[in-house]
Formats: sequence, C-alpha cells, structure tokens
Amino acid sequence: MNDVLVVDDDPHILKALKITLHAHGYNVMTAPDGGSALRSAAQYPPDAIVLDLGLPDLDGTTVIKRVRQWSRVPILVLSARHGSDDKVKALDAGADDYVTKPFGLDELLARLRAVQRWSFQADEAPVVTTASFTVNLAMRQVTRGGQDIRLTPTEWGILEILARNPEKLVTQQQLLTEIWGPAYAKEASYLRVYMAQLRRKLEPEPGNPRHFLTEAGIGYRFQP
Amino acid sequence: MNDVLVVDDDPHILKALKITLHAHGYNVMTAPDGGSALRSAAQYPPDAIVLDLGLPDLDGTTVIKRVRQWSRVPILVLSARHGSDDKVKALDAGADDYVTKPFGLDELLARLRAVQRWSFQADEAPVVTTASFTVNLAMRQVTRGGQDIRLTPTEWGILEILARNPEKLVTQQQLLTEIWGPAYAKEASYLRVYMAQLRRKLEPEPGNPRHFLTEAGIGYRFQP
DNA sequence: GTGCGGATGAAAGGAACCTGAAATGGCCGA
DNA sequence: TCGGCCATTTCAGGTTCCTTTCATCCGCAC
Repeated sequence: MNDVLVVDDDPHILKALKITLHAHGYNVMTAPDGGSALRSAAQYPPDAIVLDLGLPDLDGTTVIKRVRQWSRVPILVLSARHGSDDKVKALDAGADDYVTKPFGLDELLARLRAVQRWSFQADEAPVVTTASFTVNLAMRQVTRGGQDIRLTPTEWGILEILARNPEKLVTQQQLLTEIWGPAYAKEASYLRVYMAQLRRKLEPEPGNPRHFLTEAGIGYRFQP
Repeated sequence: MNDVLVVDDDPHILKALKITLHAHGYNVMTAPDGGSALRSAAQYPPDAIVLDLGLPDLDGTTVIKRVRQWSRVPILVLSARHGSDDKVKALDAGADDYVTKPFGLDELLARLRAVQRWSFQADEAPVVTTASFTVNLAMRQVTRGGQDIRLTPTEWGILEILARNPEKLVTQQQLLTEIWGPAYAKEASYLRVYMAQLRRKLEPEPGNPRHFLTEAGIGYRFQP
C-alpha cells in the first residue's frame, strides 16, 4: 500500500523526493522519463504516481492517458507551469491533483494522502479456479470444497505468483527473488519445502500433483 | 449527480460561482456560513462541496470534519491563505483538493471534475449487519442488541475500513497507513491493541472472535 | 544390469517472529 | 482536577520460518 512511483527528469529533484518520501514510510520507485515510467508502472503497479510534466520523451498528459488505459492508480502531477491550460489538460486526462513548483513538501505529502484515500478500496477481483480449489487474489482467500484454507504469508506469496501466471513456467529464481530477495536466488530447497506445504493443503493427491507441476531443474508451473 | 453546495461568506463570489457552475450544468445550492452549510448538506446531500475556508462562524477544518463524520462527498476547498499549514490541515481533515485564490475558473472546474471521478463508484451499502451487531457507516453508529455502542475515533476508523471491505483481507499496512499515516506502517502492535478493544466491545465471545479474524503475519478480515 | 550425479520430496528441530492481554505515562478537553 | 483516549512497552504462549539431513527418483554412461 506504500509503493510510490516518482517520475522526474531532474535527478536532484528525484533524489530529494525519494529521500523525503522514504522518510515518511513510502517505498519509492523512480523513473527519469515517460517511457521507463510506463514500463515500471506496468511491471510493478504502484499505489500512487508522482509525475513531473516536463519529461524529455513523452508529453505528460500522454503518460497520464496511457496509465489510465489500464489503471486507476492515483496520479499527482508536479509542474513548473502555472498556466491553467496545462492544469485542465492534465486533470482531464485523468490526473487526480496538480501541484505547481515550487511547492512545500508538507503540502505534497498531504495531497498524496488525500488522493490515496479514495483509491484504497477500489481494486478489481481476479479469481482463479481449478478443479480442486479457488483462489481469490483480491480477497486473499483460498477455498476448497466451500472451506477456507489457511495459508501462511510465504505460502500465499508463492501461490499468488503462480496464480498470476497460469500455465506459465515460473523459474525458481523468479520465485526466490520475489519472496526472499535476490540474495536467496540459489536456495532452491526453500521452495521445495513450501511447494510441498501448498500441495498438502490444496492438491487432492499431494503425492501426485495435478496443479502444481515441477519442471525439474527449472521451476514450477501452475495448471488451473 | 450534479448537485453542488457552494459555501462562501462573500456574496459576490457566491453569486459568480453559482452562475459559472450553473452554466456548466451543475445544480447549485449555496450557504453563507458553516452552520447553514452543515444543515443544507445534511438535508439535501450534495454530490460535491466547494468550501471557502474563511467563514464567519466555524473554522473551515471543523466544517470538513463534521461533514466527514457522515459523508464522503468530495470537498474542494477555496482559500486566500497560501500557507502550507492551512493546506495540510484542511486536506488531512478530509478535504479532497485545495485551491488558493485567485484561481482560474477553468482550473476550478477541472479540479471539480477530478474529485468527482472517484465518488462515482463509491455508493456502497451504508449499513453492514452481522449476527451480533450492526454498523451504520453513514450515521457512524454501531448497535448491538438494540443498544448503541460507543467507539473511540481510532476504533471507529478501523471498524470503518474493515466494514467497507467485508470478507476481504485488509493488510496491517493498509490499516496503519490509513489511520496513523505511512510512517507508522510497521507499528503492528498498535493494531493489536485496538482490535482487542473492538472485539471486547462487539464480539459475543472476545476470546474466540467470529467477525474480526486475524490472518497471522498479514492482517485482518471482517466476516459479517 | 550397475553405478553415478543431480534434483526432488519428506521430516524435524531450534530460532525468530507474531499474537493477545495487560499495564503505564502523556495528552487533552470537560 | 479528573476521566477518557492514545501511544508505547512488556510478557508468555503459540505459530511460522529457516535450515539441515536423509531417502528416493530419474536419466545416463559404462
């Protein structure tokens, strides 16, 4: 709930914002231009975007419109331009707030809190179903034969990644780095422990898995 | 969807705003001070409020807080004061945007559209009922066996978030950042204190909760 | 058939973490 | 001054995680 993507072409401002936001508990990602901002937002969807309008590659409103095609994440625009024309365009493109430079950091933080208040409860409900169980990603809930299955945080982390990539082969490194961090990329035995627990809780026949398939030496595949 | 309540003590501004907004398709109600604004908003709930901070009777942030006790209607603040302190206070009291005078009418209209975008989708059931108690989100009231239950502001904040997301798993971070701010995202022990108080007040068997379920290491789930 | 290496699944123990309950001091408004 | 609310800490009990060990399985070369 605290991932913020900050987009600005000035590295000094980028750094200053990163430090300030981090000091207030946000987990900050940065991008220096529109293209990388869009890529970053697609790969790691943030919970808010702070966007400078004066980018080297893309027009600011273009970035807003592109993001709005697939996400309703709150967008807070920073700009040096005071013209009301720019403000109207950015806001109507889908921005949620517009702050002109220079701005107070207190104000920026307060506005960030304000735009985040709304978004918190507005996300979609993707559901993945198999013959044996159902995974509700938004509710973070797994049901099997009408019964709720209790999963530990680590078990859920693995299941979530697999369920978001059905039928795709997910490598051990991907899972390890996502859940334990890059330093654990070689600890494949951890995966075996938790895959076994997932199978025990969800597979009808844990010894002969039908949904969590092992690809020896490479990774795992989730078969709905 | 177009009823706007405009609050300002200057009759000229009031009239000018009324004409402008009306010309853009809004149905405008007006109030010259905080007291009548609150009465008007309660009697004819508007779809947005444009609020001048410099009112003769009540402090602006007081008006915002009072409205927020029972409504999430978008509030757009107008003010002559540029100080960031006023902005932060108003935004944290529950305002959705803050415009300093003098402002362009185009900008005001664009910001009004921006804050209204969110409220479109926010018409959830204002009353949540469980086997043991009833939560009235709009009236900020909890009843149990016909008796009103008194909740402290923090307790209510937590209950409100959980009740607006029934059956969904709400993470500790979500609760902490919503209520205490992002900097407190790690203080999970605060949550335990207030969840225990909520359970004591609302659960039939506080030691064995049926409605406020703990998901160890992740968060809490509200089961109606 | 036999031996071998790499990888897998099962099991287990202690460490680390999470939880609910309770208690304390500070702050603020009545 | 008092009472209510809040922030913060401590503690015991329980759960989850990390890590290692061991038997098994599979493909492959000899």
